[in-house]
Order: sequence, then structure tokens, then C-alpha cells
Amino acid sequence: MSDEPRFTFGRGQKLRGRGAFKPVIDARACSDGGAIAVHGCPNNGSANRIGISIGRRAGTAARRNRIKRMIREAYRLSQHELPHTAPGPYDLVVIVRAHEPLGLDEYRTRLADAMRHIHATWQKRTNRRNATEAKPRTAPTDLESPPGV
RNA sequence: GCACCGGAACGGUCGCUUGGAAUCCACCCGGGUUCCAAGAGGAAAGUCCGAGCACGACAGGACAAGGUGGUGGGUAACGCCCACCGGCCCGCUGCUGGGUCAGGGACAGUGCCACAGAAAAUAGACCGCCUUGCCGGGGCUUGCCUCGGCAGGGUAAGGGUGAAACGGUGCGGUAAGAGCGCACCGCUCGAUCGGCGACGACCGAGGCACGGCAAACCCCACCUCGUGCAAACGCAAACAGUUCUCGCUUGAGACCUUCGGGCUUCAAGCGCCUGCGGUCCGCAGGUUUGGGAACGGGUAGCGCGCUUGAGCCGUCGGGCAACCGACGGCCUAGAGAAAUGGCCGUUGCCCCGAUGCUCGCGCAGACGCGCGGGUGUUGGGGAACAGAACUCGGCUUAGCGGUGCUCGC
RNA sequence: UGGCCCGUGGUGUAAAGGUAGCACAAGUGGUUUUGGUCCAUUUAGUCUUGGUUCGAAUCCAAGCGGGCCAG
Repeated sequence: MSDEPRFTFGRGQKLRGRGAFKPVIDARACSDGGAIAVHGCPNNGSANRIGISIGRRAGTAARRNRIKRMIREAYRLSQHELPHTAPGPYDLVVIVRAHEPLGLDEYRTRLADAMRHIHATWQKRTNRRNATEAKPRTAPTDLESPPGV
């Protein structure tokens, strides 16, 4: 941590396995950005993890590989600017729609916008849950006044 | 149109996967860091054929089902490749050259051939042509000619239909005709010669019989056991299954009894198990609606199969070629929500524009202008189709650039 | 990855190798004060490319597109 931040992208930062994608999508925190849509969900680990889901409608295998590598490169280069604190590091699932492949900078801005949106969503959710636990089943009315803000 | 070749290269930097080495953390499993090496294709694609490999089945044979189909060769094998033969098309004509063909059998049998047409398959006869008899009319040279009708016979030349009409053209022949006869061509059969063979050349005979469709059923010859690396094999959570086990002592009560005892409930103690706790002590709970152990099968998961192979490169030799042999050298991707990427620079390739030099042709004949080719400088642009998933040999499809030959404009 | 099936107007569906139909939809005209109903009429198709055949939606081959199953 004392060193300069490095831009690695190892196996621990990838979503792996058949069962890893479904809970993230079922968490229903999604930011739709046209060409790509990002689902997010806090995990209990120490760092953000990302998984890319790209269907056959996006093109042939070579084209799908190309888009996937661009998104991965965009995530790799901007991983330290993305939020990974507060409600926790996130598991991300990027859903790729059918589109013409974009440039690297375009993917970086879209990814950052989506991450900000998801981060805000989860901050709101955790604040609401803390409020309801603080005053159990007495006041469902004061949803818009969470304490501590 | 055919054949062949290429599918960018180098460097820097940030990353990914695999392998190796060093080092650090960790009881083990494993993980981190640094360095080094390697890292998509001609189609990796479609999954259309053929194999290897794995498992299951299988004495042998036959049937069924599917596939292939000129001949000879190549190959591990093929529906692939090479050479040749034959048919068709194109060009040329002094030679033959190029393209293309699922190219066995229609005397084994069954079936189909719409419409049109007289007739569509052991031929048959609508209009015709010719002829005989009878009846009627006309003509005149009075026994012939001609016209019409009815009945009978001979023909298949001509007509029109059709994709296709039972050899074609010509001459002879005939009442009219007809392979009825002859010549050439086609067809069938036979002999000889050449060729491993498909077949070809040539000679003779037959007077023509045998329409087309088998990518219609079918017959003949040959080939094929089925399933597929998510195969197969190893380790193995969870859930379910099977088996075993859950004790000892004392006291009290109920029941049975062959009076030896058996069975069960409650309470206490010892033992055992679980949790708290670093350990002992201790505390709490459990000790048959539950717990523990073992077993085989095996899911998730992990490993293996997994990359040395009918392999690649070079030289020499054999063969018309496909291909084969000998020798030498090389090791060259192994992922698993799935690794080969991003950025920068230089060079090479292609296109466009500007410009310099040079060559050829045309106009002009002094300069010059236009077109085409080669080469240099500079600016801008582009680079397709497409990503290994067990591995090979082919085919097909997608698609960029170049070279050579040929054809057309 | 492996296996199986199917492609006919815009939609749904027929058609033994011999003229591609039917219904709904769409367009135009008529009927009606207008709309609907009804009547008449028009447009539009065999997934693509080759081959067999006199002739192909049908038979054969290759490709393209879509769907289903195993895991």
C-alpha cells in the first residue's frame, strides 16, 4: 500500500465459476449505459471483482473477444479511480449489448459513470437499513430522514 | 478463369496465461515477489466426410438400415487427391488446347411420361397417298378418263403436336410406299491388334431389333458395430441409501416369568460426546423423534485425458503426378464466464494527391501536350475474413493482397 | 461441444414432379350522414446457389437463417 499503485489484473479480481454471476444480477442494482449495462453488489472480500457477460448477439467470437478485452483493459487502467469503500468492495457484472466496438476512453468513462451510480445506490440502501434497525417497527414514515447524514 | 505465395516485422512500456529458476510467507494444502522462455489460423469457422483414441457390444454368417459408383494409382483411411478413358460445352483447325460431369445397370421386375397430339411404348392409323368392288353424276374418241358416296385392302412418304414420334441424308425402286436395295453416317454383334484396365484402332456381318427417367422404387458390386474427450479414469463436500454402535454401577416403581432372570421408566454417580475457553479446572447441554462410525455408488468441485504427432524444416533420390523413401536438424499454445491485449515509435505492403528523373507510344515535328510503365521524395488514408477448446487427413464456405499463365473488352 | 428438426405473400397454413392456392392483414373503389359491417378489385411469396429432369415448392448437393434436446 505504501508503494505506487500498480495496474494489475489477476485472477482474484475476476468473477469465476458458474454460481458467481447470478447473485450479483439478482441483487437488482443496475446501471444501464446503452452499449454496456453494469450490475453491482457488495462482496465480503477485500477488492472489487468484475465479470463480463457477452451474448452471441454482440457478434462473432473474434468480435466478442475484442470487446471483452477492451472492457477489461478499461477496468484495469481505471480500477483505482473506481469506488471500493463504504458499503464494501463490489462484485460487478458487465452485460454487453450489441454495438459497434468503441474506443478505450469511451469504455472508461462509461464504466466510471456506472460505478458511481451503483455506489450511490448501495450507500442509500445501507443507510435505509440502518435507520430501520435503529427504530424497529415504530416509524416507517421517516424514510427520508436517515440519521447521521 | 486456373495455379502458386503471403497473412506483417522490430523496439519500448503497462498487463494476461503456461512452464522453469531463485526467494519469501505458511504445520499442510497453497500463495506472493523477481528474472527468463513460449503463447491463435489459412481458413482455428461450418461440422459435410474419413481416421486415431476411449468405453460398451461382438464366434461365424445372413437380413434390415445407410453410403459410394468409369479405369488405374496415392493414402492409415475417405465421398479426398493425382493420372488416364468416355460424354457434353467453348476456342482453334497445321497439332489439338481449356472447362465441366453423383460417369454401374432400363433384356430382372414394378412404376411415371401432365398439356398438346391420331398415336407416348408387346405400337397404332386422324387427315392423307395408292388400290379393288358396288352405286350415282359428268365428259367424249364407247371403253377409257374424272367427280362424289359406301364397303374392303395396301402403306407409313407428307401434315400438324410435343422435351421426346420406333434410325438420318441422298439415289434407286414401287400402284403408292417402306432398309425393299445401294452409298455414307449412326446402332448392334463378332474377329484381330494395342493397352494392367476403362477403352481405342481396324476389318467383317446384321438390315435396325433396344424411347427417356434409376439425384422414382429397385438390381448388381463394394464399404459401414454403436456412442462420443461434457468419452474414459482418479480424488471427493452436501443430500439420500445400507450396515454397525450409543456403555457401567446403585436405588425405587410397573409388567412378564420355567423363580435363574428378562424388559422398561425415573433419579443419582462414573464414563463418553458437543459448545464456551489458549490449556487444566469449571460451567451449560446431550447420551434413542437424536448422535457417531464404516461402506459402495457417485453429484457439485478438483485432477488426469492434454499435447511427440500418420509432426515440422532442409538436402538428396524414386515417380508424369498425387505421393513415397533415406539422411540431418527442431520441440512449436494448452484456456476453462474461457489466456495472445492496450498505448507509443520505426520500417515494410496497398490506395489517393503533389512533385523530380527516365523509357515507350500518339499529336506535333524546335519548344511542348496527352496516355501508359519504371523509380525517388513528401502529405494523407487503409490492412479483410476471422479466435484454438482431444488430435490429425480432406472437403466446403468467408475473405485481403501479390506473382505467373490464358481468355475477353 | 455433440445430437435432432424446420424454412411457402406482412401473419397463419395448403398443394402425389405438370397454372403456386386459402383465410386474416394492407391498399383502392363502392354502399353509409360518418365509422363499422358488407361487396368488388389490386399488391405481395416457395430461404440462397448449383445440379438431375422436357419440366422442380417438391428430388439431390452445398450454403444461409431459425428452433429444440443433453450437459
